[in-house]
Amino acid sequence: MATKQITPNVPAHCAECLNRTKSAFKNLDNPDLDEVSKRKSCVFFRKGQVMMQEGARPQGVYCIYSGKAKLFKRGNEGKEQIMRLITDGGLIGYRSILSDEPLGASIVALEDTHVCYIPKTSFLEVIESNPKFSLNVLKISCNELGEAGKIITSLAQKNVRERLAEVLLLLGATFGHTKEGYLDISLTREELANMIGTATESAIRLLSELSSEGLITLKGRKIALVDPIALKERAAIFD
Amino acid sequence: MATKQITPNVPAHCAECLNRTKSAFKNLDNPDLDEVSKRKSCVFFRKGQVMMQEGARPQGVYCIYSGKAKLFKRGNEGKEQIMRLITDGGLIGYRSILSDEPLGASIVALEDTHVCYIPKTSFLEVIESNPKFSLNVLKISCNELGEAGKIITSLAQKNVRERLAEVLLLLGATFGHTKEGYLDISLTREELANMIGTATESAIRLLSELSSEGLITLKGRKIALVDPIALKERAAIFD
DNA sequence: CGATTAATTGATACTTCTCAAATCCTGTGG
DNA sequence: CCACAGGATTTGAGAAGTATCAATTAATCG
Repeated sequence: MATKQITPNVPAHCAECLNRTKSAFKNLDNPDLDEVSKRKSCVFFRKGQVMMQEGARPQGVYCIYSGKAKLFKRGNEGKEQIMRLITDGGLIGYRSILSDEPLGASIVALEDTHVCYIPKTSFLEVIESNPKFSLNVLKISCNELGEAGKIITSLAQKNVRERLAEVLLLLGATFGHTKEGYLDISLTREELANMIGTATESAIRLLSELSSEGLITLKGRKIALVDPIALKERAAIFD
Repeated sequence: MATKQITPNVPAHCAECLNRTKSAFKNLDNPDLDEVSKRKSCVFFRKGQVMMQEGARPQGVYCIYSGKAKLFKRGNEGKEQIMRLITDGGLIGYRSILSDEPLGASIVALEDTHVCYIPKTSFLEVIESNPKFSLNVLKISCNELGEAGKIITSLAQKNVRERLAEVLLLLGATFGHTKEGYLDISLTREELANMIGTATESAIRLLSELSSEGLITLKGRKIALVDPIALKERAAIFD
């Protein structure tokens, strides 16, 4: 591998950002967008780097321009529980700033990731002055709360097999598929296990099972969902 | 039992409400409080009554004046997963209204409960016009999100014994204790099981275990936390 | 290439669930 | 007040589901 391209092609002004429509900054007007654009700065995280550390006090929020990250808490033995994965347009660190509490989770880049950093003061300023932005953030928070509720019910009531099928479908819906049909996200078996709350070995065994039944195809870390319908049944999703 | 006292002594104006300081309406000024007070109405729910139904579209929010309720989702076999318990000052239904989605959970009164009903229109009006209120609700949502994260990690990584001890401590912190030292909340064994994500029989067995070890005392549905320190160890809480 | 780290598989132990049966409790109607 | 129906609680036994530990193979990175 020669030198890596790390130049961020992040637009200088939020108005030109293609991700804006799916971010907290959608449907904002220009005075406020100017304010944010003026104060924001670009930050780059290489794969594996810690973007925010559980227990720390963030001095601002990140809005993901491109890349992928995992958000996780550490349990008692240091085992990480992945709460959710974040990608383009995702907002990070706002909960800690708004609650004025230390971060409840760490965020680590899963691949090279470009973000916009918006300092706490600007973020709060816009939140307090612009009801539209405030409502956007409120809706994001409410959405995450809804997702959290689903995860709780799944962890409490489904078995590991069902949760695995469920998370595979979720990955497909969130990250889509490559031309070759693989999920467009690369996770270690351990990370997969840490999403569904099981031991790495259990996740591996159940993946093999799904594979040998023809519901998925495995090629190293690449996973293809061959039979989503059957997977949905496996996940005990009825809707 | 003779006739029951169901008269609500809910104040007509929010400014006089003793719960206001711990509700979404704290630190609000009078024009907005007037607006809410003018439009709100009192509603009474008897123990066991459904206050909001999962899947429905609430026409307003409830702010609990007095009483207790459980908020739960139903899993696949109809088994209820209790996400959280709600008491004085708690706000209900706002997530659905803000996300413009059907309710993700049902809410049922655990005891006779008085609430204030605030119609959707008034709620949204104040949200959109008063940044302070909007921020209050945002903070509530962020708090719930933080709690949800803890629950997820607990469900994913702790065993049933630890989760039981944990929830008992949580009940103590949330509802306090009666003069006799019992938790000031009455739950069936099944409800307890539905909070920690286990079978009723398992919850019962582990309660007996804690009891015979002297960490708690059981008297019907009444539970006293005799040795909170030891319970905390059992819950694998280290802080 | 060598050294780590990740992935896999097997064997075993432990936790938790499920089903069944017995007992206890509670509210109701006579 | 009593008897009773229905639900809640409890306990036991056996079955499933998962975790843990160990050993091996594969993949990855400098």
